[in-house]
Amino acid sequence: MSKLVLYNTLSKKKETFNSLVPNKVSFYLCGVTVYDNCHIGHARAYIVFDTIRRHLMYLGYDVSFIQNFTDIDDKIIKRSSEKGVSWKALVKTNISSFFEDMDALNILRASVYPKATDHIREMISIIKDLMEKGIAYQAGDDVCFSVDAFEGYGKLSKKKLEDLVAGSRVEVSTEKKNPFDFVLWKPAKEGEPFWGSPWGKGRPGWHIECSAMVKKLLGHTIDIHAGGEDLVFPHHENEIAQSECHTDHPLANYWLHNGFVKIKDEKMSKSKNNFFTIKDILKDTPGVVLRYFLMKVHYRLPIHFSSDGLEESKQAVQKLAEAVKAGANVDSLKTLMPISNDIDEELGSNRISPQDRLKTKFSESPELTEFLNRFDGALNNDFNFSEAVSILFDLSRYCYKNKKGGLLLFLLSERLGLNLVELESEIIVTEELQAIIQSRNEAKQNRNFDESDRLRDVLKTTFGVEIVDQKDGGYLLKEI
RNA sequence: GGCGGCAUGGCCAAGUGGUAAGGCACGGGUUUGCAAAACCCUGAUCCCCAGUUCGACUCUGGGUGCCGCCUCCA
Repeated sequence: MSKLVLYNTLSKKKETFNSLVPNKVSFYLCGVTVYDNCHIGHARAYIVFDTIRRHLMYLGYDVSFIQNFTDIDDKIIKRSSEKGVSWKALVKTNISSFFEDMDALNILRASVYPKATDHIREMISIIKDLMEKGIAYQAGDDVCFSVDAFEGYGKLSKKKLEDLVAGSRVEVSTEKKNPFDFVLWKPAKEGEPFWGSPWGKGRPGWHIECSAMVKKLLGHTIDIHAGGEDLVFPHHENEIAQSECHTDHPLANYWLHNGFVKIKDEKMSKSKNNFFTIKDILKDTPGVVLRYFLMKVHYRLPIHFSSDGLEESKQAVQKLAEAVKAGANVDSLKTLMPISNDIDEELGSNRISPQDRLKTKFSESPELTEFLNRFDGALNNDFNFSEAVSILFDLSRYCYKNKKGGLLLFLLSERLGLNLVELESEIIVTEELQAIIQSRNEAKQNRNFDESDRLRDVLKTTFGVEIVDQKDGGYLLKEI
């Protein structure tokens, strides 16, 4: 069996994955600042890392998967005053919106969703330590981190401080020793939320929260730290600086970053105001289709968002869903436990990974085992989702030809978080609808095909329902 | 200015030092009363130039174009 290999931003190379503790993975994903609804750029990041997490679980790792909420910052304060609601209320609303979106995209719940404001004490303690070490200092009213004090500064983003200064867009602050020094603690202005600290009433800077939560929840060094590629600099760079000065240990062994969603060749972002929220898209696109669209491209490369692309994805997902039906009894699939949830609770050497279970399940069939191995190989190679998806289509061809393999197709899709059964829409058959269907059937039986075609058209145009005749004389209804 | 990524058939998109997965769309055919689905067939020599090599789309150098980070940002 091939080993898991992944691209590490830190080394800029693909590396074989080895966890710190056998069979366990500590995984920290930078989450959202909850001042607004999530957009599809967030969706991509969380889908990508959800799929990666599912693969780790599949390989048999017990994954501690942490995703934080940044629930206090300037944008939250600004937005809440604009809306005339308390910052706490704003945060609460956006967090529940976040979970709605995650559910719609079939993203598994993280092990823990820590909030920044629940870790102020831990942040203060780290800042104090950095002050005592002479790495942090008081710059006017702010407490700042001195980037010159950390030798490794720039090692993640491959930036040199000298180069940064040359083309700097950073505002020059007279108080800072170096323009790239960043704020650890800032004072609250009149009317702003605040927490007490040795440096007065205020709130933490952005970066320090992750350092504090990683240390508290996962320890000084973790296996994987992940986020969007825009977080590489300065966020992750600054996290490394703080944490490593504080603990004297590497923050994370593997750094994973996903590429952007772009619109018309531009990065989609709040500041450019060229974004779509997840809810915008979900209004007329099933979650599984959006998920497919956002993960069919290699996770480190940009994706160009377009409605054509979404339509293409819809067709593709439908094709897979049809193939599952051709190769298996769909009703039996609905009751199946997702393989990624099927983790052995027993620890120790006797544990059986989902991978081993799946292999055993299909060991009778060399052909299906081959599909499974190819699929595993694709994911083990730096999570090559595109290749994995192409194997799904190869398998769907097999399903049609052999009238089997639907179960495997379903399970492999599920490993990518694509719930194909989800597409089945429940069409409510009203009496009126039923009457037309019946008339059409009668017309058909009387070989009055002009009439039956006319009724098919009525179903289509006035009910939005496509009727598909079956070999056995029955029919299926499809929503258009 | 510094650092980095990308450039593959109409569109989207994998990939390997030995002559290019998959998806969508198009065309032809099989099947079907019709339709849908499925199945079969058809289509690219991989941005340009030079080099290394028996052989490069895949390696090296140069160029062109697009994008990202260097400010909040998934």
